[in-house]
Amino acid sequence: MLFHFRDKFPQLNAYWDKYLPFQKRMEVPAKSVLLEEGSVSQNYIFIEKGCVRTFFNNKGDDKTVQFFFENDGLSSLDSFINHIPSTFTIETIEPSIIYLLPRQYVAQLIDDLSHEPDFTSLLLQMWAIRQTHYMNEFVSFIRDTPEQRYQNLLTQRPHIIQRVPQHYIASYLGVSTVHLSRIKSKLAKGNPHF
Amino acid sequence: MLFHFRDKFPQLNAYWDKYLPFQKRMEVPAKSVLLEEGSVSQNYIFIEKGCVRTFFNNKGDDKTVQFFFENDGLSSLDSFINHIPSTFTIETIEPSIIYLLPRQYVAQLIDDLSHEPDFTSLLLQMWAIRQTHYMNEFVSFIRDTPEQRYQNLLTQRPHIIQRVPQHYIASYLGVSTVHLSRIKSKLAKGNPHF
DNA sequence: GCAGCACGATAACATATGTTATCAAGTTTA
DNA sequence: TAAACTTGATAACATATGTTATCGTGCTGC
Repeated sequence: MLFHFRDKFPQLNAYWDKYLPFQKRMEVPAKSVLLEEGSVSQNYIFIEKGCVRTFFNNKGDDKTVQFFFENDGLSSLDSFINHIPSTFTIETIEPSIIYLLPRQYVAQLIDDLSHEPDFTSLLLQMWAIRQTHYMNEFVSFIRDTPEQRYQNLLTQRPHIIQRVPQHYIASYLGVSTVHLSRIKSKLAKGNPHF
Repeated sequence: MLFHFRDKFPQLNAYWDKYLPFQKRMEVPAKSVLLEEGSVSQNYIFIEKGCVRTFFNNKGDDKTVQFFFENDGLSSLDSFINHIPSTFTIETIEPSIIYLLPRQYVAQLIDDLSHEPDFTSLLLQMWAIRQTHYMNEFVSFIRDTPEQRYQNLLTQRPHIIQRVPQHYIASYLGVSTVHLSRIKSKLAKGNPHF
């Protein structure tokens, strides 16, 4: 949530660092569950090393919603803010180094921040950035074919394709693993050197 | 943006009412453009009567992104907050009564609001609500078939189906008008009394 | 080192969806 | 009021995508 934005709003780093001592460092293997679908999020999660996905269970199989990497922060926002059960699971994909900041300290941190000049404006800008991100995600489904969405990933977020197992990417794109395989082989024919 | 939330956060109404005198009332016919794709949003829009859609142009045809009705407020958030060109057009579907509140007064209004106790918490809750909404929109594409998405509309937002021309709904669902017609006729066979 | 498992490619077939064209019924406009 | 446009249904055909099954490879745990 808030600390998706360390790069974009460097003035936040001082606040963040102040709360470093309250964070719990964890080294976890791949496929570690950091938050389970149905339980209430108690921690803001920061990724020092590794990678993480969020997914939900749909009639027996996983549907991946989003991927996170080094220096990304995340939470199950609605669950974390409103103390309600999370609609998705957060799980590591690779062995990872994770920091957890408990809810109470996040509340304090936000309280600190609210004395920062232009904090409201900052918050609105963050809101706009995130909303634009999620709107783009679903606009892409209205506008693009799965093949185009895969190509968007290739050009705009190639690290995802490099590091994430293909069946997670398939469910993120909204297609079957078989079809994603077909898309790749079709593209490979067009670009034999890649 | 902010005043999506008049029902949920009634304490906001006093602030809203204070700025009523600065709003410009307009009665407009159907298919009036309130904000054009590519131009910078200068007004927050409130709908007293009628209905509105947002869409963007994709290789010649419209893709509808969202629908709004009586007592909804909206803006092209990223454009409005960050003074950048809007990625979509805002257009009335029916003859409508619209109020426009210029950017400068919205800024004042937010400034007023920021002295409200718990304003930060309020803003975060609003953020969570909107983010959850947009995430659900795109999760629905990963999880559901177009037929299921149509049924979701039927059960959860029937007013959309009642008031909005079908080809707008088709593009919102991400299918062709022909296929939406097929979906409807298939469902009609299962439910001959509807 | 072997047995099992996770991951990915491919084939064959079934189903879903897009495209183009045509028709019909309203609605708007001149 | 007639002509033009908008909206929606349907048919026929092409393409995209899902499902199930099979195979291969590499990794993991014992």
